[in-house]
Amino acid sequence: MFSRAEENYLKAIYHLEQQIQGEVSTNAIAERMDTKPSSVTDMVQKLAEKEVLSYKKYKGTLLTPNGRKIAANVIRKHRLWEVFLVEKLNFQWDEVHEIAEQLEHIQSDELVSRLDRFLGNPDFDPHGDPIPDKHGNVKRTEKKLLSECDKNQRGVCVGVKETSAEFLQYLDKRKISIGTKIKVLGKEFFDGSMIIQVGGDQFFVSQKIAENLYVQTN
Amino acid sequence: MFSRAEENYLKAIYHLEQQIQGEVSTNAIAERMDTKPSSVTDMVQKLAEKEVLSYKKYKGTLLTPNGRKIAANVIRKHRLWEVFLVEKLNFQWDEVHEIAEQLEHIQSDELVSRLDRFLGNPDFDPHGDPIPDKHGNVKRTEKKLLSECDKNQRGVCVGVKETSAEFLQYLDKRKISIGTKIKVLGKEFFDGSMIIQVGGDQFFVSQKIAENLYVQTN
DNA sequence: TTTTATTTTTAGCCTTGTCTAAATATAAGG
DNA sequence: CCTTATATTTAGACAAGGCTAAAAATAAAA
Repeated sequence: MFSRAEENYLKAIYHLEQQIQGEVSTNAIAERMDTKPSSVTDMVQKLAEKEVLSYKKYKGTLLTPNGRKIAANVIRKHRLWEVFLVEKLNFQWDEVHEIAEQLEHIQSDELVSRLDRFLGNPDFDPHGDPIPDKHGNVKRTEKKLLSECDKNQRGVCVGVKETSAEFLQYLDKRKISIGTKIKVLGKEFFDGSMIIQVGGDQFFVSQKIAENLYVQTN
Repeated sequence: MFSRAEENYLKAIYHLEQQIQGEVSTNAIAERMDTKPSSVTDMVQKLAEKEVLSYKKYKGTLLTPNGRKIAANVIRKHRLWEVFLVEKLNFQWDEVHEIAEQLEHIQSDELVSRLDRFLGNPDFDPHGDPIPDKHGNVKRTEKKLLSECDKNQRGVCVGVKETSAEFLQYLDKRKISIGTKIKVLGKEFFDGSMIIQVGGDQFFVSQKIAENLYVQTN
C-alpha cells in the first residue's frame, strides 16, 4: 500500500516524465510539489527502496513499470471523479481539481470500477485529458489546440485551456462540449481566425477562441 | 481545520455520548477507536485546547456545542456517501461502511451540498440512521425494532440490523426497503411472530425477521 | 583547468499521532 | 479505613513527512 504522500510523488513524477521526456530532476519534483528539494530526496530514496522508481544520486529518477502503473491508477481515479463532479453534480470544469485531488486517494478498486460504469466508461475527463484504463494504459492520442489544426482537418473537442465562466458560456451557446466533432473549413492567416463546422452549423471563431480549445485529431 | 484523526475522535466521542448518555471515559474511546488509552489522553487534551470538548483529568469528556457540530458534519458526510454508494453505485448495504469511512473526510462544503441535492436530500442512510442537516441537527426520532412495536402501530422502515444477502433478498421479495410504510396488524406472543401490512399486501413475519428490521414510529 | 554557480544530498530538528512502561488517581472489597 | 484492583495520565520513544543549514557533486564560466 502507498500513502497519500507517496501517491502524490508518483503522480507528479509521472506527469514530469511525460513533459520532460526523460529523467526527472529533484528540483523539478520539488517545484511541482511545492516542497523543498531535501524532502524530495528523502522520499525518492524511499520510493526507490519500494521499487516503484529507479534513482541514481545526482542523476534524477524514472518510474519503473510498476510505479507508472500506480501513478496512472491515481490519475485514473482523479479524472473519473472529475467527470462525476461535472456531469453529475454540475460543477464547472474549473472548480473540480481541488476536490478530485482529495478523492483520487480513496482506496477501493470496487468503487472505481462501479464509478466508471456509473459514468458510462468515459474516455476523457472534463478538461479533455484521457482517462487511463484499469491497467494504467492511456489512449495516447495527442490533443492539440484548434488553432494548430489545418484546413479540412477534423477533430473532437476534448477540453479547454482557459476555463473562465465567459469562455465556457460561449462554448455552451455554440453547443460545443466534450465529444463535439469539429471540422476546420477555413483559416485566415492574417488574424488566425477560422471558420469551423459544428454539427449542422458553421461559424467563425477568433484566434483567441481557437487557442483555448483542445481537439483530438485522428 | 481538523485533521482526519481529530475528526475520527470527535465522531467516536459523539457516538459514545449518545450511547452512554453522559461523560465519555478515556477507555471507552480507546476501545471504540482501537487505540491505547494513553493515545486518547493525548488527543483529548489537544482537542480540549481547541475547545471542541471539555475535559477534566480522570473524569472523562463531553463535546462542546462546537465539537458536536463538527462531529455531526462528519457523520452527515458519511451517511450521504453511503446513500450515494447504495443508491447510485448499487453497492449492498453492508459493503459501504469502509469506503464511506474514507469519503467522510473529503473537505468541501460545496461538494456536500451538491451531493445532498443530487441524492434528493435524503433523511436516512441505507442503514436507517438519520442524516444530520448542514447545521448538525438530527431528526431525533428513535428508531426501534419492528419486534418492539405494538399491535396497530404504524412505522416506516428505516434500516436493518442484520445485513446478510439472504435477509436483504427476503426484504426485496417482500418489497420492503427504506421508506416502506409498515403497520402491525397482529402479534403472536407465543413465538414473537407478527402479521404486518405493507402497501396492499399483508403477510406473516417470524420473530427473527421482526428483530432485524428497524422502523421509525411517530 | 580553475573558479564560481547551481543542484543535490546529508545531518539534525520539528510535528503529528501512535506506542510501551511506569507512575498516579480513583474505585472496590474486606 | 486500608489495601488491592482498575482506570488514567505521564514520560520517553518511534515512524512519517516535512524543514533549515551546511556539505558535497555537478555544471558553467573564466
